[in-house]
Amino acid sequence: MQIGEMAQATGLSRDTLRFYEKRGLLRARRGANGYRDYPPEAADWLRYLRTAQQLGFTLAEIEADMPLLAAAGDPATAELLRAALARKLGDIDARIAGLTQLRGELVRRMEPQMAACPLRGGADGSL
Amino acid sequence: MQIGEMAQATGLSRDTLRFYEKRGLLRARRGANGYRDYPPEAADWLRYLRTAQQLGFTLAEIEADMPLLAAAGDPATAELLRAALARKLGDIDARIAGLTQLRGELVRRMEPQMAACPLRGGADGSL
DNA sequence: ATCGAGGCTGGAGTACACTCCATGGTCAAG
DNA sequence: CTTGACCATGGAGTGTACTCCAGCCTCGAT
Repeated sequence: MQIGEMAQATGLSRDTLRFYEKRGLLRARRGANGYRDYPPEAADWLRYLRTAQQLGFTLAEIEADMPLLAAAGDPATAELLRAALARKLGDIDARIAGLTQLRGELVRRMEPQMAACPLRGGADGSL
Repeated sequence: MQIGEMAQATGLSRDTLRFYEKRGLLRARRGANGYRDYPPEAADWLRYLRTAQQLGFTLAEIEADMPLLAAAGDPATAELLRAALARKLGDIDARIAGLTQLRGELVRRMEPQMAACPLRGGADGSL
């Protein structure tokens, strides 16, 4: 699978794919002509990457977990992987909890007693 | 409350507060000497802002909801506010759903049958 | 043989969200 | 009335994550 197809398949730009490779987030075999050749699983990885990223994880955070994810199946690193995923789950749960709290805060502000809204500034309407 | 105290109270830097003001995310009265003077509610607003931001909302997104949040209590805009908050809740719920899905995906990968992990590349270990 | 679509590289540019700095004004304490 | 902590401004610099571009190569079709 070469870069244009992969871009098509994932909705990312060719430049983004090359950028991810430069960053070390993505690897590709090269053909004799120097063209990148992606294995089909790379699309799954890219989808995972984008999901995580859209949910607020930075490329650096995603990259940190990558070697472990890539080593899946190797019994020697199974425990490390387990621990890393546990950490990631902790992150995700914390994020969900934060969002839930933010949600609650907004719901409270939607209630009729808005006069008590702490965002309301002085009489001048200033924040 | 002047800028240093507010920085202290919120854990933000003076520069960040000035930056938010320049961006229109924060307003402050000015004393005769030109010094900023924040009402105590500004700290609540800033905490809200940081929470939303840490959870993945951009300053632009936060800014978009601000006039409505600031107008709370005004019956004329109550419906608009309600609608805006409903949209924001939708965003938050979508984000929570996304995180929940990501969580599920990671949990699946933690299970013993890691050989099926789609992140695992070819025999060369490439992604 | 040549044409266009698509590939390659390196490097510059952009948007966002700060962060730092130079220069200068304000104020309370000694 | 000077000193030091704090405030002001404008502008430059940083890190992240792209995005665009120039210049060149490769491939399949005509």
